[in-house]
Amino acid sequence: MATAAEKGEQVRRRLRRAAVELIAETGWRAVTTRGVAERAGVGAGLVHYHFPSVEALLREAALGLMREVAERAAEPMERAADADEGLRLLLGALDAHTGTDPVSLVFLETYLAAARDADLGARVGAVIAEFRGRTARWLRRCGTAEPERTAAVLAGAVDGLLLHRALDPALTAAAVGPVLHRVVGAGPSAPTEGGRG
Amino acid sequence: MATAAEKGEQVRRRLRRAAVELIAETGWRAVTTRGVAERAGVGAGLVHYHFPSVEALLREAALGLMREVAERAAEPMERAADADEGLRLLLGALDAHTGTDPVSLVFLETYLAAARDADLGARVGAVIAEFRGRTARWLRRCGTAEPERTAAVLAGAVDGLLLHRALDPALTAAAVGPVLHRVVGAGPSAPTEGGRG
DNA sequence: GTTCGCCTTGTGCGGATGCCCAATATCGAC
DNA sequence: GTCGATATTGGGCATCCGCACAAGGCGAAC
Repeated sequence: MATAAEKGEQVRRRLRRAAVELIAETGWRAVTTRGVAERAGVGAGLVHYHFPSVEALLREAALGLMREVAERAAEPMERAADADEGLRLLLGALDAHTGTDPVSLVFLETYLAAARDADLGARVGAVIAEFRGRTARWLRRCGTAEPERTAAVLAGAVDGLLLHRALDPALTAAAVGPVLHRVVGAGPSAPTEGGRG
Repeated sequence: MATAAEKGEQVRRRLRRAAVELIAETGWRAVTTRGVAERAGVGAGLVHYHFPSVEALLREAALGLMREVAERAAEPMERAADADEGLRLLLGALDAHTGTDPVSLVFLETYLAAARDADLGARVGAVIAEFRGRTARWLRRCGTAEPERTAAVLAGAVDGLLLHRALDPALTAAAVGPVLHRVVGAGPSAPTEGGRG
């Protein structure tokens, strides 16, 4: 029945994927109608047929990627037995990105774009608010003090370390793990393990 | 003698200032020859007389700002008596920026640009390496464990929190201070103060 | 087989871009 | 005053931009 409609959805997917690639390669403002069309292997006119504007395509593509990645990072962490394992999983997710890979760059580019676009800012803010909420719930289960604030610092630190990592590859999970461990390790009143006397 | 040369230097300063403003307002890749010239109040041709390219102007202007701000943030911290006061000073510097002010945005834009330009990356990397070095020396004086790694996490966290702050203004220094205090507060073997036990 | 709706293409338009360049202004040296 | 070096201007060129649009498939419904 809807063979044409299905093909249209497939093209929309290809355009979103191409947009994400180009945001990472050239930067948000440098993604062009013709560039994304060529990368997706379609005619230039198709972009404005499927999307109201290039900017709208970028917003949709970037938000989709962020939701996917946040979900993939939060879900295993939530099932961690203790703070140690959860932090190890979170740092593993950090080590999967170098600061110069497409995912890192799209995240950072989208943050910048969101700082200048109130609508996009609200949507991106909702994504990280959900991630922080899930992280806080996990931290509370682990007995960490001030779970909400700790989650906020953790989320910020992960993105900030990604930012710095592009300039200093030595900034691995192994290097920062011990320090971040102090953040989640134990509240002043409820050490989970190894809280030496 | 060199009145003409002095005037040239003044124009170069105006162009750098205009470039910084426009990087913040529109984004690195969206700064144009004519835009920066108009903002600086000079003819469009002057940009390519004083600078080899728009990109070179942006690099020079952004790096100058970063050096200034890093110096202004590191210098008082180094003179702090203990970890508490130093962290308070650092968080004060954080609270001076909202994530959407020019300084924040230029920092973040420059990080992104540096991730795509090896030369710029090396220069920006040198700036934050110096900042981290000075922070590490201060942390060592305060008795914090693993001062280098702690400094790296602190520097990353500050920039990351700036990034998130544009989307969530509730992320103030007061909110994250208690958590960051765990990072610098005391090593496992050398608490500086208030190490209850 | 014809009609209809969605998808797809290429081209065109007005405008903006980076950079170059000839012409001009400014000002110290002599 | 004249000269020469530096600073400055505005315009021009080739190229790219976002978006609109007419024209053409192409499968499903009838």
